Amino acid sequence: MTPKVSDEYKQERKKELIKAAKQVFIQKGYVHTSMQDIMDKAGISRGAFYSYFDNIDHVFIEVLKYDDQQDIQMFIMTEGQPLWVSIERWVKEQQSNIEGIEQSLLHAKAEFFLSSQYVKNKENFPYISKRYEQTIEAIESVIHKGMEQGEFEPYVPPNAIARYLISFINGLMLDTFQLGYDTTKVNDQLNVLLFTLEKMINPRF
Amino acid sequence: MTPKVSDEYKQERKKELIKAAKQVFIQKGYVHTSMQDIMDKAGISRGAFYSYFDNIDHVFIEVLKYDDQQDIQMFIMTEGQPLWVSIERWVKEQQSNIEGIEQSLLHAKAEFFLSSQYVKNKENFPYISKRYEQTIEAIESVIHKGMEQGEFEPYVPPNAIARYLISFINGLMLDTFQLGYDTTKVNDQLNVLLFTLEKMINPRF
DNA sequence: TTATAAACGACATAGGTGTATAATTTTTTG
DNA sequence: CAAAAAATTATACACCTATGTCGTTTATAA
Repeated sequence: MTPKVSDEYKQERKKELIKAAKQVFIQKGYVHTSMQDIMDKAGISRGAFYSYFDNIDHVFIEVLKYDDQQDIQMFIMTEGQPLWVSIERWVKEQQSNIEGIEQSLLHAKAEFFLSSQYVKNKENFPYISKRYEQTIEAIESVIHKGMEQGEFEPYVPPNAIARYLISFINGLMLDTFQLGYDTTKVNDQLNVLLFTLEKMINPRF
Repeated sequence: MTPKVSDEYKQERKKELIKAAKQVFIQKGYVHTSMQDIMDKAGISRGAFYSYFDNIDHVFIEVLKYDDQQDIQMFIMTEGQPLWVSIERWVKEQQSNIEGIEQSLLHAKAEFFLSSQYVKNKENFPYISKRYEQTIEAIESVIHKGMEQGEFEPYVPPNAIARYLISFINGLMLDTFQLGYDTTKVNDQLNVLLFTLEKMINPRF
């Protein structure tokens, strides 16, 4: 009895499906991706696919989780270095993220936040808000650490700085979608960001 | 012969249709609005409606133009006042815009920029990029004016400041959609914005 | 009246969703 | 080593919603 294929196999297959879905979302965005598109990309039938995922939002959340796993280390600070250096490094990282915007999930993510069921039904997607708050906290805690170490003496509340940072980066992404990397002058804008951060955080070198 | 109703009548009717469409876009956003929704709202038949507009993008652009007309005065400066005061006033205006975000086209606009045909076919929508560049120029010229009058002495290029401003406001909107007005702490963030603007522009009081 | 612009509503088409049933593969067991 | 049983996958279907067009009807200006 119980012919059941191994659990690892199922896990593995699901992962493959998620990878395929990610590729499609990167290519076509969230709004214009259908279940069929993903099935075609993954080379799987309707029936099989629906046994793994209930609907496209479900697929997207799974892709999001998978993608988040890849960049946990985002705010890992280099020990021994001034925190300010780490922050500069993080901003530079954002730059390459935005440079490679066409090869990233950023577009699909923005679409998801604006146009999916999530908008009307936030309680059904706890992972999403958790995700945001975690990012804010991560940034905030770096600033706090800097204050404790006497490296920073911010003029504005750390929480506001953190939210400001995220807002700005999000806006920069939006503009880049709208106008392209060059027209947006991402570099210039990120330099402006660093300038303002320095003014707010007031690091002692 | 020629039963034709007057041109004013047609113009007037078109305007009514645009108003109805605007209401629907405000309520349902861009992505989830269908032609049928607008027809229902306007109380007009398919055939008649299609004689005014070719497709939904066409409708949206017309709504956008109509909406833009309403707030041309955005950056009109109060004569005799320091320019810095006008800038502060503009930021406050953004605040009320975002407060009333549920009653505005902002959501639909963001969706349009991310999910409409515009994304793949920017050259077919010249009005959109024109619109953006004009905004940048308007902001930039205020800063230049301030420089000429000796009121400002910016540390970063005016063009970068202008783009930075727009990016940030856009990002703030996005976050507000995602989290709501309170959670986003729009006020705090706009105060941060003013702080950074002051540092960059370096106004002499 | 009557010619004709304007408005209406049915239709053909298309693409997508989720499910129910059939086919296939895998595993267990005699 | 069959061959039955169970899990997995494939296919076909029923249903839905939207688009843009087209033949018809309505209303009006001459």
